[in-house]
Amino acid sequence: MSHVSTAPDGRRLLLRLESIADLTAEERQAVLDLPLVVRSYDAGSDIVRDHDRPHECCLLLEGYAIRHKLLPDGRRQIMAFHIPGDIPDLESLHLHILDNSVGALTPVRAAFIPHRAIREATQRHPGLLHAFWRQTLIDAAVFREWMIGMGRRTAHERIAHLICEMLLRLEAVGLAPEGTYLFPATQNELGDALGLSTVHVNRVLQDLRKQELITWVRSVVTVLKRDALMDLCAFDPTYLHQDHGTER
Amino acid sequence: MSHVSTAPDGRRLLLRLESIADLTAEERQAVLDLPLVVRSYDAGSDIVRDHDRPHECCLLLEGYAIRHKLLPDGRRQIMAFHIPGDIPDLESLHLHILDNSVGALTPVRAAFIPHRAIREATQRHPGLLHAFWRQTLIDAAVFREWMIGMGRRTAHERIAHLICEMLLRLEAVGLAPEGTYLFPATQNELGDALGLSTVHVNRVLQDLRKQELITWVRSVVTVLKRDALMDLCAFDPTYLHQDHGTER
DNA sequence: CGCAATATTGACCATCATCAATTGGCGTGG
DNA sequence: CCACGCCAATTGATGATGGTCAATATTGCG
Repeated sequence: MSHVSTAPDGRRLLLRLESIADLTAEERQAVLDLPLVVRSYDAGSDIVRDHDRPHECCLLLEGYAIRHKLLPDGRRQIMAFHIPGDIPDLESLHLHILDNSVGALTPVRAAFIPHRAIREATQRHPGLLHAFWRQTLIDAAVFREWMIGMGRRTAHERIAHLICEMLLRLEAVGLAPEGTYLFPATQNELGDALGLSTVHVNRVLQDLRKQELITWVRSVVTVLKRDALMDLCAFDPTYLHQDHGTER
Repeated sequence: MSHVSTAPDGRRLLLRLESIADLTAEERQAVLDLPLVVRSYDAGSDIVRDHDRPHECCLLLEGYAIRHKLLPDGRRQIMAFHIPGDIPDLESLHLHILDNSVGALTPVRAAFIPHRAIREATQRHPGLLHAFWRQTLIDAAVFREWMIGMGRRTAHERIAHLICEMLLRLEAVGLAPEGTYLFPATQNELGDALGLSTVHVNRVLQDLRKQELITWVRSVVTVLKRDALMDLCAFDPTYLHQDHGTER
């Protein structure tokens, strides 16, 4: 069921890029002119797969996606949770073989943009290039932060850190009013993302609830004590590079 | 003791970029024309620090460097081992605040290239831009692979995987003849890179030696049974993206 | 109402961390 | 040349974090 995108879909990417870099009027127009083909996916299905050689990038419009990889024996590592506005396979623009899969965590609507169109737009508009490149660098910074978590943080710290990260990322796109947001991941998926077992995720979550730091009911997370939660995991938001305006 | 670079230093970057992307004659010349300022560092010293706002990038000429980050309580995560030809802070080109430090693992000679010079060269030469961007994407792919290790691989697999990775990366620049290469990391540093304690690294290493898979004497690693070692950790080199020529 | 997926609990256990010595290699000053 | 000192490697003993297995609730949903 692919079809050409309607107006609001086209703005999703623009909003994201403007949160990353300042764009000129022509650059904004060039983003809106990018050709989009929209497709829908069921929860649990793969959008692109490890070792694919895609010729387009996938812009998440609605729903959440995961970047993940399976080991030959079935162990799984989830490497990122992607939210609307993300482009989980942006690197395919310059890395021709994918080294991970992207799957739909929930039902997903995604817009596909041909590599060629992005290349042409970025060649004509250096500001766009800057924004796209910067996005891939921010993704990499998040990977590094997750490495710290899995290598050196306790289970409590890891889970708290992820909750803080999702809070800030979703707030940045207006999807976390009053410290509440949707996080449709099962405890099993959380474990695969954090390097923990499902059982242990469950116990830590109960503990965070008992401490009244958070509430997590059926995919709805509420951060009750923001400062205490951030203290618990020594959260430093620098790595999200959310303040492109002031950080120079 | 900084000084302007001599001829062979200038070629180091060219070699790396040519291993990443095909360059035209003008692009090659543009790389050689980049202004370099060379500085030397003692082992253990920091080259750039977390939260710095650098205006230049650091090209490793000689020696090994680590990308690392300290938690407030002293725990450390090493996020990458960098070898000659690497640019450990390339992302500073578009991310203005560093979110990790880069330290000299051994005595290091490094060449600094002003951001402005790189920006001008990449604006004039799209092929160069492609190569630099691609390099940052390959770095990110390595981060993802390390995440898999720390999240889902056993200590044996993690160590074996790192040994394989360094082997392939160093072979690519001619620094690992006959399966032998220099890896001047202490067991403590290996632990901080892999999310393990020093003691446990020691024990696993002894075990790999007992199995006659490797030899590791005073920073000199020799891979004795390459296939067996790769089997042990299900090593798949795709993520290193070393074959830019054939992979299209 | 009943299946299927998730969450939760309990019991037990393994990997790996921690702590504390001890050993070995190697550079330095006498 | 040798003793000292330092750093890294190694070993042993003990323990904790978090994994595994299996059973039992819950909840969503058709």
